[in-house]
Amino acid sequence: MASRKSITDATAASGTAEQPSGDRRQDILNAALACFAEGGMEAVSIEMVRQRCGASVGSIYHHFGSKEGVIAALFFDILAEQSQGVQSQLAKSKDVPAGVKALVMGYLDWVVAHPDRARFLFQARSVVAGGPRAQELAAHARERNLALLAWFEPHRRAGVLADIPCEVMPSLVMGPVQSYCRAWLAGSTGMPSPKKYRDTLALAAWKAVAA
Amino acid sequence: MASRKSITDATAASGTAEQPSGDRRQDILNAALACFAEGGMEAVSIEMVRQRCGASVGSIYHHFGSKEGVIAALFFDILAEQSQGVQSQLAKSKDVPAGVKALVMGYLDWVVAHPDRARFLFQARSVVAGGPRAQELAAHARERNLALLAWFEPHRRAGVLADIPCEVMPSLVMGPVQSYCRAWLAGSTGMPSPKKYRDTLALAAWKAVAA
Amino acid sequence: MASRKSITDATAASGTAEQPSGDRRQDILNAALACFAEGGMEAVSIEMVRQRCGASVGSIYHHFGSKEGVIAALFFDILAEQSQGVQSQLAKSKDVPAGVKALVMGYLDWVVAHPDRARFLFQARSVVAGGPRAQELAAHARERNLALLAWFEPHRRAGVLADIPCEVMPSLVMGPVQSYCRAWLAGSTGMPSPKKYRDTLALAAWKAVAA
Amino acid sequence: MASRKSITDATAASGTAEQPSGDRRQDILNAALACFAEGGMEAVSIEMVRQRCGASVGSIYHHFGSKEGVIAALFFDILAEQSQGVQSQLAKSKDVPAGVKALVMGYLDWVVAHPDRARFLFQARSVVAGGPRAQELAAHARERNLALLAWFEPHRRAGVLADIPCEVMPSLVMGPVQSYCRAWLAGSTGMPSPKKYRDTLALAAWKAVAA
DNA sequence: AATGAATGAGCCTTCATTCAT
DNA sequence: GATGAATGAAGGCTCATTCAT
Repeated sequence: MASRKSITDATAASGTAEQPSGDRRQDILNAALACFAEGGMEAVSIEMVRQRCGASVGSIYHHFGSKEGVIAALFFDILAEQSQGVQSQLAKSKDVPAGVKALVMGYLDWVVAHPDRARFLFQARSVVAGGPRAQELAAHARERNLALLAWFEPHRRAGVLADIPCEVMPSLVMGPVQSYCRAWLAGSTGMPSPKKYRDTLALAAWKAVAA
Repeated sequence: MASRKSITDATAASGTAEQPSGDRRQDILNAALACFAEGGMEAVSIEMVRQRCGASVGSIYHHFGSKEGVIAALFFDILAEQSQGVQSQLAKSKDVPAGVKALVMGYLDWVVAHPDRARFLFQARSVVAGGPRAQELAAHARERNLALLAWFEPHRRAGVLADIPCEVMPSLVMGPVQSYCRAWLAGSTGMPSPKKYRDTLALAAWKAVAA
Repeated sequence: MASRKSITDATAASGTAEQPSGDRRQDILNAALACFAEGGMEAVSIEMVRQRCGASVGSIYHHFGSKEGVIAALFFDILAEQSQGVQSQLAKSKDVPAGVKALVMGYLDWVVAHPDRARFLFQARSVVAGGPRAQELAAHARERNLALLAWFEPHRRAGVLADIPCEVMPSLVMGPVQSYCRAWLAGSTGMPSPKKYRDTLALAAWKAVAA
Repeated sequence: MASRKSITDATAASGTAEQPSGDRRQDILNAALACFAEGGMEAVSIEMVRQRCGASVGSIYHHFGSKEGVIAALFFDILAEQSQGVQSQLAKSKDVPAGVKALVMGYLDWVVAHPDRARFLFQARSVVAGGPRAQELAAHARERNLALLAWFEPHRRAGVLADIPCEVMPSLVMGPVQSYCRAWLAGSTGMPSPKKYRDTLALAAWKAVAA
């Protein structure tokens, strides 16, 4: 657990091997992400990953047990990284508008900074949800929602928030920004960077849940 | 030529063959949707489809050219069907709140009525976007956005709407409902039907864009 | 038989449909040759031919019975055309050197004028030889050899020719020119046109069989 | 690394499996040649090869990457073997007539000794020439021609040879034998063995290039 | 920990051919 | 004569996974 350092983005996207980092586990994950960035989910095959990181088939299986294991490991690594970032920003916020802003902008900034990982998170979710670590994923999601709701609860009681069922809260706050980011990530062309609409998206989220 | 009638949902999901309808093309598409409903995108293999609809491999290729061709055809059929539904409801709306309501609830109702098709639409989009009919998809999306914006434009000028860049409009209006529906479709368990939050979601969308 | 006019070379090799000539049979053969010219023997599939000439699958089968039927028909058409050309030039020759020259140069000139057909003749031979018209092919070859030997016979008796077994005669006379032409046809690059070596090849053939 | 031993001809042409030799790579190549001998180029399918040598599909792809890879590997193995044989005989020759004799007879003897490989060499060439190892093939051909010309050069300067452009030299010397051998290999019936015309063919080649 | 040969099910696609209209 | 939908065998190839070294 101590290892698992920050994952440098799949920068050298030239499709060729990257130099090993001394940490096989991490090399493999980096290679998997690079493969994904280049050809989508279906390009992440053991063979492709192997070619990229120079590990052997056996080594990959030694570390992750299965192809799905690789994907899940990468998924949870990225998810944790992202969660922590947003969570810490939320914790610093004093009032609701600031909290909503932290959530929306924190997410948005992370997506812009790490488009490959954001894309991966979107696409790998269903794979992980259908695998043996599905419960872990569900638990994480629950925890996250709880944390969010816990943060909001005092403010709702104070009457700052509209009386919104907690199940929809996340969708109201994050829906718009996710929707825009998803579209931006999908379309290689055309749409302006989410950066351009940081304020608009944050404001709208606040208005949607304000009393 | 006036054919391509409404696609009855993949109801008989027993995994066995369905009775042919006389229209091979439609049989194949129905079978493809049924396969998808049963096992997700990756279950849509030519072999699976073939078994379901009783067509021969060659026949499928005769009509659709490739596996991707089948998926794209189904995708556009469903997309058109859904678009028309929402569009017609929007057209009937007199003021902005009603319009937003029509968009959100129209979408929500359709998703609840046709969960399989909604799921398919979500998952097949990236496939189609990466294939030879990508332009067609882009064109459709553009058209749809334009129609939406055209409807809103007079009201914005009237000052009923906040001054929101048109690129984000769709995300603000549809983001929350899509977000919730997507989560509901993904989680086979737990989440309440979107029906329960019709009003909440519609109201929030309206608040997000109101002046 | 009266029809079967001269086959215009697959000139419009742009891969698209050619305008019909009113003679379906000929259209199909032209299309087949064009397909071959573009992608080699294996590109001559019924489907490819169909796309090129605008005929229907059924029509092709109506005229030729099978794929092999198309190839054989084209083969024999071209073979006859070529044979007649050389044969008529041979008939005009008065002495042996002139005869050898007529054979070598006649062949060489035809190859240079119709590279696609020459290539086809080389590659289709084995296909035809393995099909139901194999006997016809063998008969044609025998006839041709006999004609050649018959022309030479008087001169051999006159002592102008070396005493060469008749089975090798054709190889001695035509081997070098065929060898060079075959290599030239195969290599899209590099080798000079056979035209450049007309005299050299004719002379060598004469020397090889001269007394 | 010193492996890749001589390839024993596809003798046990009974169409059933042969006993493995411990060298998978070689087993596969042997099986491929046997398939070819039995049914021509189109009988060399992965499935056929697999049945013959007992390897799995995956194993074949592991070693050769593609069907074409198998063919190319076999082609180059045989080509090298044949080249070396003829080359070594040429090296031993003292004067031009002997050299020409070595070339013609060396080739002829090899063909008679290994008809399957000779046939394969003829038929596989175009396949290899159209594949990713085309350059390698061209390089090999160039090298071979250069070696031949290098051997002849001193004699030409000495005036023993006619003044023949070097590009046609190979065709003049080898054309007749190749022509006869090709016909012999093609016709399952009728033609006498090339052995019968060893001297005739060698002599003719010499006469064709003599001063 | 690592290696890489081997496995074999399964996938997409092509193709020659038939036949009812 | 012509059409094109339908057929189904066959082919090349990918891929996750195992295992002896």
